[in-house]
Amino acid sequence: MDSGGWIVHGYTNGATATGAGNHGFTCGYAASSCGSWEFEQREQQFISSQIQHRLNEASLIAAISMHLSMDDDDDQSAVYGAAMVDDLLTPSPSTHHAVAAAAGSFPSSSSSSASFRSASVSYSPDTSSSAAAAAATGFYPELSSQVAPLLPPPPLVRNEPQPGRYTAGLPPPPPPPVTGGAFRRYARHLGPRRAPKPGACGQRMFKTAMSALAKMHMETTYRRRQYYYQQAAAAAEAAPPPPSGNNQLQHTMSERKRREKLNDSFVALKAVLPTGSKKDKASILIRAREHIRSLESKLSELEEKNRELEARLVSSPAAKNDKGETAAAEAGDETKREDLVEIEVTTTSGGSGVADAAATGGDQETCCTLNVDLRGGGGGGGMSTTDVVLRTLQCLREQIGDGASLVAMSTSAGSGGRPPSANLTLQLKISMSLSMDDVTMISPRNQMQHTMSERKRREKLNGSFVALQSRPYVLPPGSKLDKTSSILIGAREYMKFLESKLSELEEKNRELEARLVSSPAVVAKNDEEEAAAPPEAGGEVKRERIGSSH
Amino acid sequence: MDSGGWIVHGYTNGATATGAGNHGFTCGYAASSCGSWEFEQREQQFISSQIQHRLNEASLIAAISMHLSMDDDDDQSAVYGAAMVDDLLTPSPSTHHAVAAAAGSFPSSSSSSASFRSASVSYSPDTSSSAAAAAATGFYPELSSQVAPLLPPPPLVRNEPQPGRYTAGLPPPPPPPVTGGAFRRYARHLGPRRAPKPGACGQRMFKTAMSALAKMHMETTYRRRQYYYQQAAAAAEAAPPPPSGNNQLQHTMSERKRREKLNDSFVALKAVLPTGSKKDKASILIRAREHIRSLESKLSELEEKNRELEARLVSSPAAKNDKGETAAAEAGDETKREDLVEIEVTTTSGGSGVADAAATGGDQETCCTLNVDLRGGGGGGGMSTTDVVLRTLQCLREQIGDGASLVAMSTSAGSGGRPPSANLTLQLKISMSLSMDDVTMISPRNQMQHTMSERKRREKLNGSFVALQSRPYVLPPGSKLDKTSSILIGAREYMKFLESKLSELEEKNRELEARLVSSPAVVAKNDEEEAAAPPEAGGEVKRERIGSSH
DNA sequence: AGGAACACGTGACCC
DNA sequence: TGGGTCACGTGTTCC
Repeated sequence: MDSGGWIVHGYTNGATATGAGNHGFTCGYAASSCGSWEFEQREQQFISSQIQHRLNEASLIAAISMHLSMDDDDDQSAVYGAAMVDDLLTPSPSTHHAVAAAAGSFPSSSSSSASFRSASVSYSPDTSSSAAAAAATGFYPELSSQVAPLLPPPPLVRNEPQPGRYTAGLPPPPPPPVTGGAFRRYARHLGPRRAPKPGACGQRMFKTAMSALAKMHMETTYRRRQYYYQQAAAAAEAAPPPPSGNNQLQHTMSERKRREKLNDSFVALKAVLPTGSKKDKASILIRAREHIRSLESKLSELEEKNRELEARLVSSPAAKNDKGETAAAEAGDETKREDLVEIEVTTTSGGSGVADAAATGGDQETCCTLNVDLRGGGGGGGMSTTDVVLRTLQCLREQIGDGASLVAMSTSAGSGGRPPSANLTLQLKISMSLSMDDVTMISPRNQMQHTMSERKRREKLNGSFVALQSRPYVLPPGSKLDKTSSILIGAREYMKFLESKLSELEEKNRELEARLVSSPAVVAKNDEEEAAAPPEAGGEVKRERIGSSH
Repeated sequence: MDSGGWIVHGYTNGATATGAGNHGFTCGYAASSCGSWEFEQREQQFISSQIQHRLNEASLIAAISMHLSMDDDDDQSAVYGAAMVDDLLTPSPSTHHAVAAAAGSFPSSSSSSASFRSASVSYSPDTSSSAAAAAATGFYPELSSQVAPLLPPPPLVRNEPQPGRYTAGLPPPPPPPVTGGAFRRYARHLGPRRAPKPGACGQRMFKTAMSALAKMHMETTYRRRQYYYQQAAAAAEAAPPPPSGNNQLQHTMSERKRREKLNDSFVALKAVLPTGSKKDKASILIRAREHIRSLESKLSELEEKNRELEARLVSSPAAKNDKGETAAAEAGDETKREDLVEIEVTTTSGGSGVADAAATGGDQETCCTLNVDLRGGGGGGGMSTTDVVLRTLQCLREQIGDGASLVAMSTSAGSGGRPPSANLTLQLKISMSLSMDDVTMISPRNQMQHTMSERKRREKLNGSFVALQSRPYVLPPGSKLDKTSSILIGAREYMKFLESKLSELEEKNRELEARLVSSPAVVAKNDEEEAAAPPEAGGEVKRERIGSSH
């Protein structure tokens, strides 16, 4: 093992160079390279490690003698630790003594020495945590509970060995007794932790202890400086120190928040990703990237296809747009267009059709011949025969459905077909059941009727259009769409926009809520409908840390 | 110099508790807060700072004696430090002596003692850094350079006081001398650091030291337990300790790599994002999310449009694929799908039409006769003649558009029409080339054009309709509206619904936000748009996680 | 100054 | 049990 670390080296007699020869401890940092620690028990000292230790940085020479008892009884230790802390927290100059006493007392108490199983114990900000945990919590009073998040100047309650004393004692000072559970998510990690895994236990404790030590020391140093001798020079630089204690906590909190936000962003991002097996943060990022790329490529490809399609469509029907719309287009549009087409229908109704009405012969069925003349208007009648036939038939079918069936038909366009006049002869068989009377005038009448109904329909449609039109969404000005289409598309766009905005808002809301909910706050009952949101992400518990789900 | 650091407290006679009473050093940590170190020259000792230090965690009792000379000559100190490190790194058991010598030599060199400006100095892995820095780097050898990021077993070059020796000497051992710049980015942070900001410095060192201490202790504990009294119970838990040393470094490295990967993923992700002002990690995530959403929406929209376009195209040519190319290629390749309808097409192609091919006379126009036989299947012939004609014509038109025009046609159904067999004869004139013909068909052209454009328009409209139709909103079943109207109205209703929901959500959101904001918490910067947010109830402090700060 | 962002090392946990 | 992941607190830098 090459891990670096501090190595203590004790020399009771070695360090000759030091003025006072009786002690010369050197502490070095063991570089990562060193394979393993070797400790050598030496002299009387309970621990004296003989190591190849590295002194580095030249500026640091330390003698460290340290005792860490790693026994396993938690409760007692916790309590004890709290007590110790309590003691040690006292800012009085007498601390020296106290410390010494503590140090001295330790060996004796080694049997019941404290063991800090895990951070969870030391933190355990969750109010639901056990009393013991709470007691241990006292160690980090500022973190101990959301109720009393911070106590810049430690309360300095002294010599209160009772467990839980701190958690109980501290609340008063903090002005805002924030009751919520803003840090509940942390509680999940901190609170319910299992046994601290015997192997590596104590490290965290140690760290925590050190942190506390640091804080304490800071406090101490500050005080001492204040009380004892302030050198002027020191004073010059001593200015900043005071904020340290408070700042640190604030910093911690801030960092915590930052992390939280980042994690939230992660889950948010994950939500919009296709569900993948890896819940990894890095995987999320990578997948996000891939997804974006794929989306983009797909999009461009689609765009391409779209362009092509559009081109194809445009090229076919509008091939010769060059001519200009001339007569046709300019005339108003849709509603009027029927007029333009100018179809005139002349029918020869009655049993005796032009040709073979007799042939059909049936009683209940009337045979009639319909003669449609495509009136080749001045120059206008550009409609092809095909169209005429088609439309006629269409109308016929639409209107009378299966009430009439085509028996025979013949069309003939003007010789070249270009002379716009065309003739269409239809021989229809009309079933009696439908209003006998008008049998005679089937076609014109129907046509008329059709026209009327169509007009009505159009009107209705237009009404709907204007209703839709009132929507706020406006298409980009450049779009060359006609009114109706633009309205429709606009509506669609607007809907999309609404939806996206809604989902976005919903998302934000969720997030906000989570944040609020994470606190115990009652929070308004939002549970209304909330159906819309994409359900995929719904399953996961709000606060789930990303990876932990499984 | 107020940099934090170890403060050595020497007690030659104090710590009575320790077995060997002759030395009991206590070490406190000077927090960042302390403006300056105050060293008190005491007794003969070059430095002995008297501090009130806190011992916490009950399990930790440490006596630390440490020397930090805070003079300002960097170079010398650095070199010196390197030398020291060098010395101390020697793994031989004789190190004790070396260390002792080093320690001893210190006082004498106190005038030129090393100064620990900052952690930056301690790291400075950047190869480009000055020799002095490199020497100082020895402190964190594993970080010293990207070339030799890790040296599990230290090369153990001995007694090479030259600065930079280590950086040079270390590379060999690491099996994979990762030559790249895997950690180059770290160099950026580590190398060119400025003066360590006098105020808070030293904390890191402290922490590191503590960590080492912890390790040591664990080691120690383990050993002691091993060598001295091993309680059976303790042994159970003592198993893991050995790995501590090596694992830790490995862990650190692994973690480092992980972080690096994550960061790489971040930059990769950022690369595919639209350039935004915020380079924040969280912002990247958020923007990625937004981008994905926008891309998706855009994509779906495009897809929709595409579908629509395709439908338009398909509805014409593909709908009745049966027609196939018909005239152009007489192949009777009927796709089979029309099974029910049972249409058989026989085409007689060729220039000589039945009737008046001559009439058309044009060379470039081909007249052909199309004979469609409606094969009346067994009883299946539900299709009316009208339909057959209609569909046939439709297909004809859609497929070849204006390329072919109907000259004449005649249909005859079986007498009663019900006998499903019908015959349809079409005489078509097919324009050879799209281009040429136009001259001949002037007049109909406009009309046709109009028709076509109108058709297009209709189709587009229909496309929009179907697009709209896809909206989730459905009208109450009772409504008797026709399809289009219902769609329109449904769209409108849906919009209304969306809008109302949105406003409602917005309202809720505002309220939530207000609630969050009202708390003193800094609250994540939601500042996106969200202009409104009237901070109504400032009073209620929900869950202040941060509240403690002020 | 003071907050925001980041990197780092570390303990814990999971497979 | 070890590699991998995460959360955390801290130090440091930038604005």
